[in-house]
Amino acid sequence: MRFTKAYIPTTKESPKDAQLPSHIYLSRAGFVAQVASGLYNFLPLGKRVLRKIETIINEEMAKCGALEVDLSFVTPAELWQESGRIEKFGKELLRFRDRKDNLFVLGPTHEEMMVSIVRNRVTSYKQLPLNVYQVKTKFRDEARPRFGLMRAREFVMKDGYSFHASTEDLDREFDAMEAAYKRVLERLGLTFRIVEADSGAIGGTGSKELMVLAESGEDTLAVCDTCEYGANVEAARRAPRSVIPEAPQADFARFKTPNIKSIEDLSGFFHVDPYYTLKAVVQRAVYTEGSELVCFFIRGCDELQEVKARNSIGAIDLVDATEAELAEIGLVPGFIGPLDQDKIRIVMDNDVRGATHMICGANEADYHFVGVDLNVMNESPFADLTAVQVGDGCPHCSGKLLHTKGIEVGHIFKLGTVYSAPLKAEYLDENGRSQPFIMGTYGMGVSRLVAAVIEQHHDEKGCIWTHATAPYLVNVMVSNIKEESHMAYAEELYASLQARGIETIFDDRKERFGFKMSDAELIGFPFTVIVGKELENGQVQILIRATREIITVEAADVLAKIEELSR
RNA sequence: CGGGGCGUAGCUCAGUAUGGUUAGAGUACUUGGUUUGGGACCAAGGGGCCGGAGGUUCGAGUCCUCUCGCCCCGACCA
Repeated sequence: MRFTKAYIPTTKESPKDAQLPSHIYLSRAGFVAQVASGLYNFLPLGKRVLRKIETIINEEMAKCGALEVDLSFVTPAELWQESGRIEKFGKELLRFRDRKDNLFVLGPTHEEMMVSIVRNRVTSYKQLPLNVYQVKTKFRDEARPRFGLMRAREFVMKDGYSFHASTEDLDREFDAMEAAYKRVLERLGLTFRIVEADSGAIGGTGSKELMVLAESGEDTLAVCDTCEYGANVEAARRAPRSVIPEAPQADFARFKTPNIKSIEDLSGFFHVDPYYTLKAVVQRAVYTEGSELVCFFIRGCDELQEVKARNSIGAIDLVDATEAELAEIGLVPGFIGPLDQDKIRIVMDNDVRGATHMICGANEADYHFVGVDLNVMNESPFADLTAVQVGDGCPHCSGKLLHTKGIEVGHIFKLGTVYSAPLKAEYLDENGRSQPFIMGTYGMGVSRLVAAVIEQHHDEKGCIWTHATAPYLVNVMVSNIKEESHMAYAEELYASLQARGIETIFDDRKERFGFKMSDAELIGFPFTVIVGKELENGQVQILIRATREIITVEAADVLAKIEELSR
């Protein structure tokens, strides 16, 4: 492609609405242009990157025997009513009516549609397994789109769905998809981590997220400094504590603790480690229908992890309880304990099961119990409720957990029969019995990956594309197009690079050296061959974008050098 | 959906507290000339419903009311 024939509108200034590096540079370098909140146009360069990522995904899917399909973007609302997700998705589902007044939605994900294309067609276990996918525009009417392409309303996602006759076969496919996704990210040249994730209210037996590591990531991950273990903090686990503080010696007693309400005050008052105090966190749990107050008990040294807490009781949402709500049911903030009270539903953290030497509220103003043996609570519900903290032990090895930020570019789920059962998507097993499909689902954010590459690879000059994602691998730049011999050499080099199948752009614009260099760095081609005054000595230079190093090579050896560098 | 901010040339922004010539700058664009290794210089041009509607006023980019859009923080985000 000749620059003079291309459409690459670069700008010196960044759009005022852009905050993130990916948003700023993708806009400035002419890859994308914003249309409205959460809506973007992909310009020629952006489209090339998108297609490259898509191609790599398609190639890896083909290796796994997954079949590409293309489902309608506009989907009848009935399907969503059938699965019950029309309410669940709420306003994120963009709905509208056609001329005949039928209700439709723009597909935000395609579980329902995918199930509908196999149900009543795939009818026998002999036709299983089946893995179908598409790379398609999705639309979610997000309450607050932000961060440029990272959280757009309209975006491109690869969504795949597999159908199985057994959980063992689903497990096999799930592992195969994890491996395929890993290969995709490796080929794209990204640094990433595959982490355990919260499966959410959608259920299923397991899910993993693919996280591209970047400062600007929206998700916090707990990762082991030694082994491969990583998890979204929403789902992270930790090893049992290795260092247990010395236990306070006290017989069970009710103790006057005037105005001692916080864990800090309490541990100070009794001179005990917060480990031996019991923290009560009261939340109003909101369900599909109705709500109730729930008290979560965890050790004083721990923090409640909200997603875990929510999952432990199947709530949709948790909101802080007000003092008035507590007073209404007769609880005194600061003095709430699990013993001898039936005023509120409680959930205990796994780590306090059988705990002894504890201090907890006595459910009476200005009184705590000391020397509590929580074995008396063994009949109450327990769950993992706590957030892992930096320095906690890895659950798989002797390493320590660290926190890092990630961009979620993929999420794979073992769905089981969550969709197939309500949608009555069934097949006949060996015994002629009707069974719902056992399903898996595998998503990858294609347009988000475009942004993720830049979040992970950029500098103060602009984009730094990896070899696999670059819109063009090589930029042949003539510093002064009036020099006929320079142009002649560049034309020849351009032709021979193309003949070798190397994607090349030829900067033949009538611009000054500095202007073209800045553009080359802003756009971020991996290699820019500078054809200029060095040619008098039979040499040209190559700018290596990643390091901004400029190397001088013999004019005759450029092709070989590029091939060597790009290997 | 709560809180905050911003809408003026393709882009980035002045101008709005205190209403008053023909609404400005930089950049980008067009033409001519001089330049040619890190976003050059000179000259001449084109480009605006001052987000929209209503109001106050002799007069509104500027004041009032309503609205629409965009961004940020939070809530939300299978």
